[in-house]
Amino acid sequence: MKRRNFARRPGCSVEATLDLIDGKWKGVILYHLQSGTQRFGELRRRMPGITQRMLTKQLRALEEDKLVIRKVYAEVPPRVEYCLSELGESLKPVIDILKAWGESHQRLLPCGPAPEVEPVKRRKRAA
Amino acid sequence: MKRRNFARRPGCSVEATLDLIDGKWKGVILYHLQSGTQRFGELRRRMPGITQRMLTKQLRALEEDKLVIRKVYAEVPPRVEYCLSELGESLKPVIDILKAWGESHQRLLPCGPAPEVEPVKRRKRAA
DNA sequence: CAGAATCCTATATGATACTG
DNA sequence: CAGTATCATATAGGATTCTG
Repeated sequence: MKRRNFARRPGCSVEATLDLIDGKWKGVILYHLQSGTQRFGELRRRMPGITQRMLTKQLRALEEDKLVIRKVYAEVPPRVEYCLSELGESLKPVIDILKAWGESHQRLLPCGPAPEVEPVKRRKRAA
Repeated sequence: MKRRNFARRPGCSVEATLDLIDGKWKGVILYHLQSGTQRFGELRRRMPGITQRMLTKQLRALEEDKLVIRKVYAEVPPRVEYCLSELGESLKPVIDILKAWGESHQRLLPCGPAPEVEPVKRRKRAA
């Protein structure tokens, strides 16, 4: 979901907030960052299923939205740490309630055991 | 965002809940339905910007997720009413907090005054 | 380690026209 | 009125490979 302009109407605020945390990963990233500052690799390990590319992309988006702060250390090997900004922290109640609702309705949700999906067949370009 | 299988991990609940209300419109629709049962046209008028097609699609998705109930009256002209299910009502605190957060951070959000976007130029197929 | 680059597919979202 | 049907585009999301 790309950045949108929100008109001043009722419901706008809902849309605006949702815009910050939607997509498949942003909410989950924010949730994990509530445990404190974490390195790229740590975050990644906590989110099996996400690809490196998506984690990078989403983190950059969150950074641009001022929800997350990215700190790069000039070391070898590289170290990059992510943490919530103050604005990001302010979303805690929101994330918490998303989590709470999800938990209390888990039986009703498709939170199945198996991500049993066939890997997408990619057509190999003619070599 | 298509229906996903959620693995049983922390953060799963966040993802699962988000999955029900994400996209550009679902949260807003749920918000508007909190005012009570509404006809298709009413909803549409409350959401300038949404197309008929999207409103239909999102409503059907919400219906499938058991958040919204659709009632069709056998009348002419047709009358279709939408209202929140019990499960949908249970999302009220979630929607409310999304709205509240959005409002209290409105200054920081791109909630600009003008949806000043050029209509997409469509290439007319050769007549 | 933390990514960037490249390629690819599937969905979301829209505009527009048509209809029971 | 409350949709369908069609067509078009943009973005989300992912697989894989390469690199400072």
